[in-house]
Amino acid sequence: MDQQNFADIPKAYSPQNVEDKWYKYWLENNVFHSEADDSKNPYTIVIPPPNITGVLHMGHILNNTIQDIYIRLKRMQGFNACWVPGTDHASIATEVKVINDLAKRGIDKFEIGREEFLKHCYAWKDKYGGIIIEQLKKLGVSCDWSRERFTMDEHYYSKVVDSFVQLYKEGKIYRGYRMVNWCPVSKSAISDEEVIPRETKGSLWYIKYPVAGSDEFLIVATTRPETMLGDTGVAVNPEDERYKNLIGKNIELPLTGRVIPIFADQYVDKEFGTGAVKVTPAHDFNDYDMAMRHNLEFINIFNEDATTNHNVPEEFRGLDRYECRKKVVARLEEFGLLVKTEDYTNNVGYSERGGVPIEPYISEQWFMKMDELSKSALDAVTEGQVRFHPSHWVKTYEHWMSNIKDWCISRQLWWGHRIPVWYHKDTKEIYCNTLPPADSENWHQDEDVLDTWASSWLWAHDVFTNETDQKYYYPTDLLVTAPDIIFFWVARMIMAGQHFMKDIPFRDVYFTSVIRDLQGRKMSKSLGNSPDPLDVIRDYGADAMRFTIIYLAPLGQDIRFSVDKCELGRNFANKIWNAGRFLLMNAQTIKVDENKKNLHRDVVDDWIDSRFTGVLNEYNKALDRFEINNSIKLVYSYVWNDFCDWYVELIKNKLYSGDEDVKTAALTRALDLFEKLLQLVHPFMPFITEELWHLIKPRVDGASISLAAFPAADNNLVSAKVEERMNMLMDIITAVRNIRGEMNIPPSRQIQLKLKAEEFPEEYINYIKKLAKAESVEATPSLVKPDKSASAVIAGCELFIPLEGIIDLDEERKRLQKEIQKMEGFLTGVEKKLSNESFVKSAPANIVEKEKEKRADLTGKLEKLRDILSKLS
RNA sequence: GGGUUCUUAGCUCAGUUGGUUAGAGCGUCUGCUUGACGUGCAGAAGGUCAUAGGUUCGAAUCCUAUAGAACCCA
Repeated sequence: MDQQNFADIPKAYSPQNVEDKWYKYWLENNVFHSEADDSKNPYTIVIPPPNITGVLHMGHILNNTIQDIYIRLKRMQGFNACWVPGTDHASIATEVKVINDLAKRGIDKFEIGREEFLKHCYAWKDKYGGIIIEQLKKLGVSCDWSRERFTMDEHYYSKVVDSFVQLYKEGKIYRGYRMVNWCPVSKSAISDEEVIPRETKGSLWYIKYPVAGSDEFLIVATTRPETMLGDTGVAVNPEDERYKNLIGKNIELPLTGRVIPIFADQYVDKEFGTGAVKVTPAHDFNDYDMAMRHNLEFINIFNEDATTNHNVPEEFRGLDRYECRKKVVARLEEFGLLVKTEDYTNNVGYSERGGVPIEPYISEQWFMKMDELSKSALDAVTEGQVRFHPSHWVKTYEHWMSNIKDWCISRQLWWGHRIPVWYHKDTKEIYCNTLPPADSENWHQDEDVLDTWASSWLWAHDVFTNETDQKYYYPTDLLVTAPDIIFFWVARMIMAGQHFMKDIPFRDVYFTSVIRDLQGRKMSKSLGNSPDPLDVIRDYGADAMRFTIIYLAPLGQDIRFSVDKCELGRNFANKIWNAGRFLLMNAQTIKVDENKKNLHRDVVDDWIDSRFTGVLNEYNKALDRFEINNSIKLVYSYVWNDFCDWYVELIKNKLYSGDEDVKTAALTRALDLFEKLLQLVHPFMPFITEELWHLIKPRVDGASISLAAFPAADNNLVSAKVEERMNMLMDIITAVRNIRGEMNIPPSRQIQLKLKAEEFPEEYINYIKKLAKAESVEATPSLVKPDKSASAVIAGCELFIPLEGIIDLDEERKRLQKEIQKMEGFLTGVEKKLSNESFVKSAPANIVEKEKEKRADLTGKLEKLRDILSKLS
């Protein structure tokens, strides 16, 4: 861009064109590309692959911004930074979408068959699967797009199959009849983690069960009366006196004509309902366990879609479970067997995908043994090979890993990795291998596919498709993910990494905040309280949104977000923009010359360098500790307060001086520092920093701030003494401004400033004149207090502003008294501490020393203030 | 029921191993077309750090209990 025209650019920063321009530039110049290179250290992140059914939401923004911050930072710090992007096939979610899509066109999955259906799935993926990737690019993420992967890529698919075969051969995968969480919508088993408990209002029905061979009744309470059609027993607590005499007797089960036993089991809660529980072994997890203990019959009363099957009396067949419930209740009422109905609220497990209550259902499934796999994965985290941030997630992880159950990995779906198992048509023999049996006509392959997580658990290593890359980039460095998939994915990736790669998949795991709305509700599609990030980017710019969300997201805390908070980021971008604009406008008339940059240095230059070094050190430390919002806050306040409010204002004196060397040196230094600031901001706000970086000096083709060497901290520049001296200057200026404000002295009115100070550097005078709007500054050690003046006392000096004709002496008295009161309050606190013997005795010497200094300082100031007050006239 | 986390200014939040006068942004009030920025500048007001105990010379910070909120697992 033509630097000469810079001043013509609107004074407000507008991100829209800038952002698209630079993203294109980065791609064209391969800035994000990484290749294995043994001469450099790798820094690797694999993206948590978003679902191909997904659209970008605020959670993605936070998550991917954090990954981008680290990748960009490490890239700048000279690492071979590699961020592997990709997407997840999301078995159930996608299949549901495709089925719905086909249903609209009157097409049924089973009519068209597996192959045809999968064609539709791939077509759907081609059409929609890339949307979220394109959206991510708007955010500015610096992924190596040449490495984009998909969990159903040929290579990845074969790796998933290999892993199954290996585990099967190792005896870690087995097949069995078990009760699983069944989703009647997707007609598939789902994992425990895909069941979402939801508080649901329902009823508790009290039903009379006639005791066989008597006219007695046993009353049972149930939330699911329709399941009585599958009851094969009634249980009571063995300690329950009310029912002791009934144990061993039978029930004539209404509506079915079945006779079922009454038995005792510790599981039964005497206090709940009537203390008698109907037992439906095939449709309840607890009943299943009891039935196993007492050898009860298992009667499955539902079809795969949770309609009633042939095992129930004819009049109830073919009904949806809720229809069936109504009919059962009606019949019971008719027969006088319904005692009462109570309102009842309990937790009902809903299918995350199907959105309906799951049905406990007995079916034949594939399971993975978890005992051995989980053991070493638990150790990896508790022993600190894998570090969690924030660390408190370790306890959650530990708890889950210590109570882990075998993992049901089969899903009755077609979209996904088909289980590599064949059954012999005659002998029923099982064949498990990566390739079908040679005489394939005699076998049929298992119809089911694997749980999506049983593919994505290989993500951290199998996104690398050749051995060189895998060796170079694995283990990866950082995983950034939401805490709700700590079990689904993080734990399982650790297991997979250890088992298949003999090494952990990542060293650090950062768990992101949950983003809530202003009322504290989690952002969700169903609530409609989640802003569309693309709208936010359009209105505020990606930089502003990235900045804001990071600024608001402390490690381990949820964040309350609303779109208008992005003003924070927008304002900061505008501030940086205008700081740059100011320097560049000056560069049109002032020569920039690196050879002259050390001429005419003074305390201001030493101070800003000292502060910069301190900030840089803290910034690095914060990022090392994953205190990301601390790092951005440091930069924010340095840029806004130190650099803009003080440094830039102070150097104006030099920029407007008559000496060309003074001007050149000041501007050159300022631009150098500004460039470093841009680098510190760049990981957070990549676009505006790239734009300004190119504007402040000519760059070679293909150059990028992303590739420029990151500033190193020169600790020789840190000086407490310099900062102290500078504080005196700033305190004087602030004190004058304060008096101006309080005494209502208009800014247009120049003042004379008189200072009483032992030591006063000459170089301060022009700065004070400029920033405090003083036409004269006079400083002597023996100054006599001038009449009719406002005054203030700061460390090292007393200052007076003669205000003949303006000053209201009563006002000034009040002002001084207020100040004295404040000081007295502090002094009382300090003296209380120092007069406490045990404090002086037990506190560390440096702390006591500090308090003594404070006392001396306060006493001195008070003395002066009182003196000034007494002589006020 | 078990676990994890939280409660600091009107609002949203910082406050790292206990040791300044508890900070920031927004909002509020006062003033300002100061030769980068009103998406700005200067100044000010505003907090018994949820409550009650305890440990300590010293607690927003550590411990216990209570109240309230969120999430996870049953």
